[in-house]
Amino acid sequence: MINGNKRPTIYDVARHAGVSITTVSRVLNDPGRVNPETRRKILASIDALGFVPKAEARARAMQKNGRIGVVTPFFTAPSFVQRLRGIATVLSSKNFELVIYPVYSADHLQRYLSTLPLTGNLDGLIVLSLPVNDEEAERLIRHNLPTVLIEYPHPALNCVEIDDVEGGRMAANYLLSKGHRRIAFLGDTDLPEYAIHPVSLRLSGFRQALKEAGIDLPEAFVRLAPYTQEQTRQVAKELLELPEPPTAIFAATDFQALGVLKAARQLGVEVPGQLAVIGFDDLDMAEYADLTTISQHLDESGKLAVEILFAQLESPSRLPRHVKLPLTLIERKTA
Amino acid sequence: MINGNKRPTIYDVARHAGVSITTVSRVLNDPGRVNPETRRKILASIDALGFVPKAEARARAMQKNGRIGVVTPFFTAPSFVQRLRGIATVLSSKNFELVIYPVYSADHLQRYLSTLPLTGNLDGLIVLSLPVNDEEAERLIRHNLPTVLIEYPHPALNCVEIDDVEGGRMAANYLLSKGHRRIAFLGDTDLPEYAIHPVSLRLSGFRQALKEAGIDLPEAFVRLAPYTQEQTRQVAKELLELPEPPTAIFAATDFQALGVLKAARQLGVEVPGQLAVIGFDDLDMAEYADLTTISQHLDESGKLAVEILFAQLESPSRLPRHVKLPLTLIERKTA
DNA sequence: ATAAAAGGTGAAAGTGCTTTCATCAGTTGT
DNA sequence: ACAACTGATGAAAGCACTTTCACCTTTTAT
Repeated sequence: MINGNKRPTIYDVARHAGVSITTVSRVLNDPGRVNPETRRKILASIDALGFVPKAEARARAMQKNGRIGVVTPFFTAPSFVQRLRGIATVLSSKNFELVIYPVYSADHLQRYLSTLPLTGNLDGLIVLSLPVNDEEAERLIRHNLPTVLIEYPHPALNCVEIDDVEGGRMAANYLLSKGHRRIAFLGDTDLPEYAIHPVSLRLSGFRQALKEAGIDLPEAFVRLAPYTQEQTRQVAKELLELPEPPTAIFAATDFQALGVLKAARQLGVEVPGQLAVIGFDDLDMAEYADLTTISQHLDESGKLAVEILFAQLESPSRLPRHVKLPLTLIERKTA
Repeated sequence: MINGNKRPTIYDVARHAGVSITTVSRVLNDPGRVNPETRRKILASIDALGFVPKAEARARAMQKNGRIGVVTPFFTAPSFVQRLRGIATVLSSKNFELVIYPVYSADHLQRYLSTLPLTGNLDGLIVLSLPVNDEEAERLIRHNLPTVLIEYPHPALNCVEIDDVEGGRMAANYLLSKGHRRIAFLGDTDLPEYAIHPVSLRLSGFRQALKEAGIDLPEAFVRLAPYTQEQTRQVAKELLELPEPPTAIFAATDFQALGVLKAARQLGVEVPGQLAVIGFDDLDMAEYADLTTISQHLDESGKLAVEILFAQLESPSRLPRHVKLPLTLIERKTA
């Protein structure tokens, strides 16, 4: 190939065939008007250069395939991945494209939300664990972009919600039923402003349930750590080294529960003998760690979101649906 | 409405909002650079007029679609996710869309590979751990779709490779250096035909190194299990219950190494005292489990792939580049 | 032979958008 | 008080095509 560079344009074809671009264009759009002789020459050049009129290809491609966008806090946390998995499964079976928009900042989110309905070329949108305000919601609706929010409620949009408060209660009640009285909570520090914070809700349910049972939750038993294994472990260690350490810890996410388990291992604290640990999420790895936890059916919620989305695609005038997925306590070996 | 029919253009919006088209364009493409006040005004105008930028004009002006595709075996395995993470990070910083094509069967793969260059509307493609044959490669090239293969070599395409054989050797040599002589291998069963199987390569390197050291690898010490925690655990248990069990196990992936650890825990086998375990991948969770493993720099490899892709986008005539990422042994506490 | 119509082609003016570069008003540093 | 930035904006130059219009040959009709 003589020309190594770039995709050929109509100009290249024109030059190659010794005609003007006008004529080339006509061969493509109105072949009747061009001399058969010239036409053949041009067609030959088109083949030789492998010229593909771009605009056409694009329009066709954009029209033909369905595209669903997923806006997600950058999928560092395993729980996002697992939800994404549910989404991908259904989407692919329906032959829809999956476009991912990772969010790294509030700015990012804002930008996607205002821009996607316009330039995104999407048939539908799923927003994962991110806050959508009224203005943004209204814009999504006005631009007819069917949307499902996961883990964040908005009256005007479809939502798949988790009852985090209830989850906190479940954890508390379970530990209470096992006879624990000195129970601590370990959550993550506030996420950056752009994400939502279900962990606080879990804490509040947890606190409520304890209170109802007449159990005190001292401030020293409520600890937050950044969402990393190492820092969580450190904080868990501090909890366990208290003069009167808790006999049970509710970790607001499985990922952090693993940090707690690690701390216990290092300190030689026996689980569940000396310390009960319960998590939240039921990640894949919870099973590996034999972690007792509260499952929020991550894969399920992803699938469900897609299904709601498709339902709305079919009847766009449907009222927004709000679904609350049940939580399940999975009893394994750490509590 | 004053304006007759016709879809509104960026000019209409600009006029309506009392700004220049430049600023309107910026609201769509780089909202950060425009004053929030102005931005809101413009967004309001956009909504009022129902403006939708024409995708075709857009792509023409940009000389790109701003979309890159990733074909991946359905991302159930954590290692894919982690690579994807690297990819997503770079992509998003360059303002490109990430389109995911999950592959569930050989058929699927074949279909993507043949249709994406035509209708995919992509600027580039990344293929994750999937085999691409000559015919498919040729088509990708003919249609000018810059492509990077990860974990699968092809002479005509860019590749980011892992030296799995060397990885196997590293594992073997490390365990040998620790004085182990009875060393077992635990891999996953063959993946479905559509995926490639680096695990066999790891095994062969492992075997070689042992052989060179004059150590025997009895068939009973080479075990395969489906890629699930439970089944892996079962097989590991069988290994450990052998009359003369191994003193070290090389698990071909971290995920499976965790299964081994679990089996050991359940049998009361002390790690690393009675049993050394080494994995492969260095997943996030490897750190949690204190797993000694061979890191293949998953995030890195994803990033690298994107960078190679962009390099090719800039100079399309470049020869395909083949990069072999180094492996690193991460010594933690299980071996 | 001669005007009129037809056939074929190219120069150039759109098309709707992005992006570079210049401008200009405010800040900040000294 | 004055140079040196910074942030926000617009004018204008692309981008890859399509379309209009004017031009030049040929044919055909008279």
